[in-house]
Amino acid sequence: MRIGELAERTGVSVRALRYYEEQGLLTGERSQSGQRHYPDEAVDRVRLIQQFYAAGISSASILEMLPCVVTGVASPEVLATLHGHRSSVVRQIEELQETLRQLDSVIAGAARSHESGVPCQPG
Amino acid sequence: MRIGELAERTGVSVRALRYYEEQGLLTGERSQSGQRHYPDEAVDRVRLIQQFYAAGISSASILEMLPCVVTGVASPEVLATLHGHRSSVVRQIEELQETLRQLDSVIAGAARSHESGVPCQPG
DNA sequence: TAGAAACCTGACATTGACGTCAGAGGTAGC
DNA sequence: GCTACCTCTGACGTCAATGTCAGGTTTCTA
Repeated sequence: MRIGELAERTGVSVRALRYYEEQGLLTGERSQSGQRHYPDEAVDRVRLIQQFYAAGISSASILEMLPCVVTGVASPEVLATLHGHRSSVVRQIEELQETLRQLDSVIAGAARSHESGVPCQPG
Repeated sequence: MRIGELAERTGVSVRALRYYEEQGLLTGERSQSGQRHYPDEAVDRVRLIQQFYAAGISSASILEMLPCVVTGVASPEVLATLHGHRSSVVRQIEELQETLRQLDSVIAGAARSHESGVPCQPG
């Protein structure tokens, strides 16, 4: 498929896909005229990249990890990187769970204030 | 306490604290000479701000929510904002958990490749 | 009462993942 | 072959949370 279709199927912009290529994260075949052509697996690749980005992992780190994701083998350095990101993800989950508790407590309090008819943000 | 101590106690830079004030998130008393002085509770406030930032919530949204966090009461609009961020946090947690599974599977694969003596990233 | 250390304002710099635009060429339906 | 749409490269713009620097004032310590 061409870049527009890949963009549509992944929900990622064309610009972003070109950026991924620029970062070495997504390599596509080129037609004689220079247009990019991707296999179906590119969809999963793009989703994986997005997932890593969402975890706060940089392009450089993703680039380091990608071959291992594909081949299943990793050097000690890459393994250390993987473990580092794992810890980071675990920490982020814990922090977000704490944030969730905070939000829930605020929401509960606000709900109570509504039950008791207390107004808010006057003016 | 003055801004330097608050920075030290929260692990946040002085520059960041001034930025929070600029955004209306952190209001401190001023001494006659213009220096900021904060009460002890400012530490919690800063930690809360950081927690919200870590959840991808913008300064503007935090500013909208803060009075409700403090007073416990919220307008319908703010309540909607709170629910919106709650959903977002839940989604982020789910995504991170999926990312964690991915990382674990890659790590497991890499570990297996090491057991079997397969090299990686030659050169 | 020095001098160091902390603080002030203001302003420009940075970073990363894109958005957006210009100008040119490719592709597909009729 | 026309036309509409897609794609290309290259380059500058954006946004948000800071970093950093300059030039000046305040506070602490010896």
